[in-house]
Amino acid sequence: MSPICFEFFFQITLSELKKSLFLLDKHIENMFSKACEYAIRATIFIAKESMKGKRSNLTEISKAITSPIAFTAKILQTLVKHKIIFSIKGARGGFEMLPQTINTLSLKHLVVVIDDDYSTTACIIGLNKCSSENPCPLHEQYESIRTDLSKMLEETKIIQLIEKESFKIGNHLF
Amino acid sequence: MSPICFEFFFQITLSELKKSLFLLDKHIENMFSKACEYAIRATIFIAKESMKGKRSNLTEISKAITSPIAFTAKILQTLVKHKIIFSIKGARGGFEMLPQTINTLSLKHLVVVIDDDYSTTACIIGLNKCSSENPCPLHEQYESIRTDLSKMLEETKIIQLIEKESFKIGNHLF
DNA sequence: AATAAATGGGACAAACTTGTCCGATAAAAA
DNA sequence: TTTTTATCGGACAAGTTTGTCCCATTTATT
Repeated sequence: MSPICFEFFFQITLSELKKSLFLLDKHIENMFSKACEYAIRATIFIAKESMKGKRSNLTEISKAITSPIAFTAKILQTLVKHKIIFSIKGARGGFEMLPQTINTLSLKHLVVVIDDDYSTTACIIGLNKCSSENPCPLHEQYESIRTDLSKMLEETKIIQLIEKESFKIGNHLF
Repeated sequence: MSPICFEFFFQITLSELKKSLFLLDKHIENMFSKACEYAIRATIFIAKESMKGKRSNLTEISKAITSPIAFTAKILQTLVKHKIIFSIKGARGGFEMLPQTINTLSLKHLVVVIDDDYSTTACIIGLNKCSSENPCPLHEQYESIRTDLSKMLEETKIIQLIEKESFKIGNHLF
């Protein structure tokens, strides 16, 4: 990001300015990485359009899901590589998803593809010797939450996510 | 990290080497940042020692909880600033925790202090217009998990974590 | 055939998190 | 009083994630 300059007096980056004005989101609970968030949002969008027989292009997708376009392009490339979606190059090209994939793809699979791995058994405080035989002090409290989360990610398929009423961002539906 | 050199033939960083040898942990579900993990582990350790009337110093702490010593020092400084622990400088110095704090401090409080903020209401796929009135496609599936997690973090006090049997790392107890 | 509209892919840059280093400061012990 | 053992705090370095840019490639349209 280019520095904002005020005539030799001082020079700060945009993010430093935002931070000092309390305009930056601080750290919040991140269940997923940004890349995963965008991947899930994009997949839902593409799946919906595909069900309507429409092909989606990068510009449409990134506008609909409010994500940075070039970064989204990278993520879509990964999804193509893993055959979660497929792409058509050239004019009138774009991305589509097969009904078969929409019906069977789990959230967990999607996340694993983007983040390389996704353990739902890791210790909440990062102890690698932690297990049910040698539980960390937080093990018991976290166990059922972890199980629920893992189950949810494995059992939720894309089809379930697109059957709902459309989510509204401003005027348009997503 | 200093590059590993093999006599002019090639030069890579340690992490690149590890990555190519599949020795690096890939992305796993991170409920907390590393800083938070260390903070929680350190707090549990200091609390336990304090209950035994013992003062803990930085070296002991970082060995016990297997964390990088200088980074841990920074984290402890933050905890001191927020009066979660207190420090004594100089020889025989170290860190201690008041019984009052041990009995009342919640995990949530600890996490908020380290990470500045910790929302347990954020949308799982990062949509800021997401709410129960305008739920995102994943809202329903995630709601109960989020609630359980939030409740757990708020209700769990340090005292509960140190009442359990000690967690074993290798030979010694933590 | 030329042009326009797309995706593909590599290099690079910015921002954030994680981690190190070193000197200042404080207090106990010698 | 000097030395030793600690924390404190600032600067900086490394690593990861997030994001941008640019050009090559592919395909439809004119």
